[in-house]
Amino acid sequence: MKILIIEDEYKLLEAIEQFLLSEKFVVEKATDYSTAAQKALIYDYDCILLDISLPDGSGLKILEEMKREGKTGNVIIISAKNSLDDKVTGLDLGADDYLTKPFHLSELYARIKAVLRRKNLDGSAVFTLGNSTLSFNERLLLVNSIDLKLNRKEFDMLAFFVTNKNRLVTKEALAEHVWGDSFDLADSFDFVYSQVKNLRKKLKSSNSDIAIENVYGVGYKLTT
Amino acid sequence: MKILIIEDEYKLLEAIEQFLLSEKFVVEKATDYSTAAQKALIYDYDCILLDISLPDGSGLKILEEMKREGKTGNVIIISAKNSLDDKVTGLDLGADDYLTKPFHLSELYARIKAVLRRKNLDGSAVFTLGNSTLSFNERLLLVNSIDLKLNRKEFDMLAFFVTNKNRLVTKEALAEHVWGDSFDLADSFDFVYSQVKNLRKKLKSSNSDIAIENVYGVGYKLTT
DNA sequence: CTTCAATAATGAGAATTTTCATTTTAACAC
DNA sequence: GTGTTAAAATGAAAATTCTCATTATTGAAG
Repeated sequence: MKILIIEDEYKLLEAIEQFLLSEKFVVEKATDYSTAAQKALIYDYDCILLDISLPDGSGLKILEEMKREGKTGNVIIISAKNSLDDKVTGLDLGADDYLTKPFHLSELYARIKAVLRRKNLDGSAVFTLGNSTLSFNERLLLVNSIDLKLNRKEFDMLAFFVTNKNRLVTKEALAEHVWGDSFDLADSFDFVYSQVKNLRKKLKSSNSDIAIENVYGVGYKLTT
Repeated sequence: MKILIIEDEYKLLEAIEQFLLSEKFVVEKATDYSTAAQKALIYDYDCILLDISLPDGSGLKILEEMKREGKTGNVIIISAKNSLDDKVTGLDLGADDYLTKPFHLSELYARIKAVLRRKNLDGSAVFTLGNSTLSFNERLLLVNSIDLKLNRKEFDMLAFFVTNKNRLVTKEALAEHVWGDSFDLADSFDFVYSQVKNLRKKLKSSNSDIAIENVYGVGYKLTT
């Protein structure tokens, strides 16, 4: 699940990011109009948190552009209590939900879940592609009903690819997510290459329909 | 850093817990008076978040008892906006800070940091005990200035013991923290025993002043 | 179509981590 | 004290993970 946060208030941005990361979302941030517009319009997110009460009012502009491109339905507006009542305007422009500052992160979480549920991206602890099924709860990959016996890192990587299917997964994001604290940006990515190799070997030798493509210079992608 | 949250509102409790866990605190929770009073009075926490506006008003009672026992100075009061103004009462009873609902978690974070700073427990990325120094940033343990070359799991475990020094660390908490997602409560703890053994071997053979004691039936403890 | 440099894949060996069978220790009842 | 049971420690083997040297591939430039 990938979420874009558009928010200029640094501390709030950080708080939301921390929280969403702890909930295992993939998070991108934008603090200014041009970055935000670019990301929101070019890339696909499962959910976009948009602060429309940016100093220069550009939040609404982004929403307008998104509506023009038909890219709405997964936007949750964040608005300061003391701003004028853009609630109607916002929802009119295709926003999915509306949240007034300040709010509890649990509140935000519930709204995000609702958006994802509407997109049918929620909850399912199982992912299936052709002959292959990944069960997150059992930490199992079945290909033609046979347990591939992925080991820890292989499973963690595949799970990350699956939750980001059809999306570019950078090597950094992968390492960060699977190796966590002990991953050092100064390191080479040899350990990633090595694990990707092993995972692919298992996928291939079992004729799984899952395949992990390389994106030169950046990372990997799992296409459905 | 160990934090106790006393809060009866489930969603808020969850949100705070998630956030603090993501910040690598060790979290305990209490939702009712007796649990809360017991924990707050018996155990030591670096910081206690106390919702005094509990339905039966028992929050203030806990604070009173804590003052009587001299266990204050690390309590942050959380209070609903619409509750009567217990701010004065609360601070009078020895609370360290006061936060009005709703608040941003970043706000809470800042207050917690302030409490820890006052207790001089903050920030230090280094821990020293006798001849042994653990650097969290470098992921290094130096004994008499010699790098013990702990490997990943050994370091993660020791770091967890150190941030919980003089406190009981249950096997479950240890496994949860060091092995994370891939740890299954149904598993035996053989892997923990094995890693503890290796860590101890390195500590002992280097004559480190750090030692990890076993607490029969429960877990381990690092005593300073 | 070459050449070049950077990125990625690969195989093999090294190191780490986990598992397992066995031994030791701790708590408790007698 | 002895006996009993569960928990923990231990050593060695098995499995996983990481490192490293080598080879292959990619994209860009000439």
